[in-house]
Amino acid sequence: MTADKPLRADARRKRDALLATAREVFDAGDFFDLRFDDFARLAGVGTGTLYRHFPTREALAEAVYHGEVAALCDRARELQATLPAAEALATFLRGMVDHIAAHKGLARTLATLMADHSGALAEGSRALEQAVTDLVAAAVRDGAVRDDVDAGAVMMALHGISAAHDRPDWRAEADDVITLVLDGLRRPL
Amino acid sequence: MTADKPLRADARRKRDALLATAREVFDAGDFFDLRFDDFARLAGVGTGTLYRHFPTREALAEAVYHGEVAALCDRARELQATLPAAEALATFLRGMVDHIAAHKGLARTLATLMADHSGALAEGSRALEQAVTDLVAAAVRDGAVRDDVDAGAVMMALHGISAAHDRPDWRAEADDVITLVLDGLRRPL
DNA sequence: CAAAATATGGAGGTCATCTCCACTTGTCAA
DNA sequence: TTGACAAGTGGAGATGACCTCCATATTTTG
Repeated sequence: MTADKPLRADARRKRDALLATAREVFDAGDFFDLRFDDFARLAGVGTGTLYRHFPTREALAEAVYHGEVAALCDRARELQATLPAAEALATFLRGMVDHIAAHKGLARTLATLMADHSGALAEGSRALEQAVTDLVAAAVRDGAVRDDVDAGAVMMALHGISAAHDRPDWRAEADDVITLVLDGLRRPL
Repeated sequence: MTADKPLRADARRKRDALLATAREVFDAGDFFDLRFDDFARLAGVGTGTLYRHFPTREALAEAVYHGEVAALCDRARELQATLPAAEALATFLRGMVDHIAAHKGLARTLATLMADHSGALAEGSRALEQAVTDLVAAAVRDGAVRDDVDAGAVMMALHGISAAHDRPDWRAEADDVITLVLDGLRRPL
């Protein structure tokens, strides 16, 4: 699938420049106010080069998203190794909210692109979903969490949190959603 | 706010044609594959007329969304009048999922537009949010639901459900989210 | 019925997107 | 090192979607 061909030195440099700039612009939330051509120039790259590396805005977002997801997955594994399952899950979900809060612009940009062209990012989040699924499964094994609800539901709730980025009282509501999910996950009675 | 000026007869006719066509196209999910000009022609209307009535795609979506929201709010009021609060809330949320399931294309289109230009539809959903808030408040008064969680969290969860429209196992997961929310809403212990 | 007000439609200007290719840069074998 | 081939670059310009503008048509009013 990912038949990584060895990239030439300058190509790699340009590519990295593009990704770094993308990260900044995403985070600042300016991505959609920017002509794609201008974005290229901003990264110090010609239009053609931009298009060679990332044929669409979505492709660019996907690449940035990959880094995000990888970091989150590492964190999930780390938590799972060091905490009781239920606590690991709770900590991870709370941490997700922190993470999104700290990168609102990025979350906003990714959510927008995901909505448009959802297939593209869906593949990228497969890994994240796996991590959540593992956390939930471990908690189920511990008996701390009901087994009649799919981990996909948790993904959906997270999706809602990051998609609703512009609600005035976002932070408090996001925390509440996590509370509801965690309390709801405890087996009834 | 809505200083409705009396619309001329033919104007109203064209406007209705546009809305009807929009509804169809939204529901079919073809909205973004269509040039806006072509959409006008599809509705039997000139480009200029389309732009007069709906200056942007979002404006059009908002108008369609209004109808949706109105219907849902009516339903909420009806449930609230005829069922115990907790049951009304549960029935409404389950009904929401049914409704979205029955109009996937519409939900998808609205979610995409909402992500892009969220302010536009946020105003439209104010009414829906009020309805949900009322349902939750009534259930709180009954003592059936905890009072330390904002109704906004429920909106967020709903948002997640409709934003995650393309998950392969959407229906089951959406039901699970509702289950988690409802169980989570019961006061802890 | 005439005139004033209101609305229509589509030709054409404007501007972001993306392609294409003459040129530059990197790699590698001798 | 050097030359020659491969890999990559950049930006001018074609393309096509979006939206404006206004001469014309329809409705309403006096």
